[in-house]
Amino acid sequence: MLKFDIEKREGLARVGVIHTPHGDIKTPAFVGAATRATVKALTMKEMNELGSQAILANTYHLILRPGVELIQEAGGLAEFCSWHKPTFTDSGGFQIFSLPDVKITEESVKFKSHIDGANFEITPESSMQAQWAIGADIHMAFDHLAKSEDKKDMEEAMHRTHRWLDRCVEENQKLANTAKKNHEKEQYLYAVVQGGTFNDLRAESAEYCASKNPDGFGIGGVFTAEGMDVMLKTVNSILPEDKPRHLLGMGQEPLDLFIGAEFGCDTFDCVGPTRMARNGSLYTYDGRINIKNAKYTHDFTPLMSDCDCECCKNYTKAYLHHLFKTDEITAKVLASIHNEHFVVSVTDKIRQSILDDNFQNYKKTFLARYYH
RNA sequence: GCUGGAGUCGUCUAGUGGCAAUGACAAGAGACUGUAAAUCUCUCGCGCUUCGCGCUUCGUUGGUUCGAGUCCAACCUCCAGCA
Repeated sequence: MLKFDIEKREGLARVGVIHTPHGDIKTPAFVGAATRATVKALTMKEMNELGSQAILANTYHLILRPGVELIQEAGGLAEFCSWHKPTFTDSGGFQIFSLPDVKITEESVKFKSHIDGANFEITPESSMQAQWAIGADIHMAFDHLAKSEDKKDMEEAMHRTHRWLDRCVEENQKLANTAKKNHEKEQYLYAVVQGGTFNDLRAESAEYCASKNPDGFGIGGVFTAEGMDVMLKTVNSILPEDKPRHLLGMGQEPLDLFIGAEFGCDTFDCVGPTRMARNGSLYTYDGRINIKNAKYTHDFTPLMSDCDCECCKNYTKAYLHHLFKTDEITAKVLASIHNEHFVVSVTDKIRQSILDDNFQNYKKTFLARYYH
């Protein structure tokens, strides 16, 4: 069983430590999105230096390329990409939702590779097997997102997610038993709570997921912070306190992190910070700015004067502006360092503020300035 | 000086009688939440009461025509070849 120590509680919010075979994660924590076993534009050294504690890769993408066998051959995800800290994998379930031309049946999901059109099929069992081969510390159950916001669709998707969870749990147990027999390191399974914006469905899903006694929980199908507080309150009041909860895909907006932490989530992952960095949208305490805007041409001040990331300590906005306008690779590197550092450090500060009994004050001050 | 070719938005370019005029780049702005994203969208002659209207534009000046970036003439500039 995955070890999770809670140091402090404040309402639903908590500060804790997740102990994985690859080290500890002090929570709340922002997990870097490393979909294809890399955080786009960043080296693992840079990820380390900006303070990242963990990364999350995607099973779907790794099945397509390079194939999970290759990662297994490399000695697992951490060895393969040289990230010697905790790792997560997402199940590939999200791609059911996000890719076109996907055929979903009770048994499996069939799709064509977006790369070469080759036919693929994922089942809950094969997702578990793939994740064990990839070898991340924490796996997500193979879930199903609804095709619309319609309650009927939500309910159907949720129930399928639950049935698939049964299969994931069973398959995971087999794989865990085999690993134990072979004296291989442990890997852990998070069940994924669905139910969309319907709190009765969320409650039902949380109860079902909790009843399966997984190592932790993913909360999926969330796309905006609107209504997230109520939803998380519902879900996290039901989920067992002593297990970690990961809010899947949220964290592009600082508000997501504050709401998520306040209402009991321990880890977050989001592609937003690095994607926006590559597109020139950079975080500051006063909101996001587009560094490509002409007004930064002659701005020889750092992006943030009170940021200790490599980008802000060494470079000016004028320089970043120039790098973006000339489409230099370094533009994306520096911007990604900054944005990733921003969300990682904000989450770290949220952690500290809870420890200091200062969360509400920190939240109020931060959000008032950021969303002025 | 002669012969041939060319002059269209900041740049390169499409255009062979119905055109404020194609595409790309540049420029200006916006979007992005478990990454088919180093992506995508919008604006880009000027002015307005901006799902429209008016004005001025394709080297210059004239001409033919209901209508000219497109046809004709002269001139200017550039390129190539010959002197």
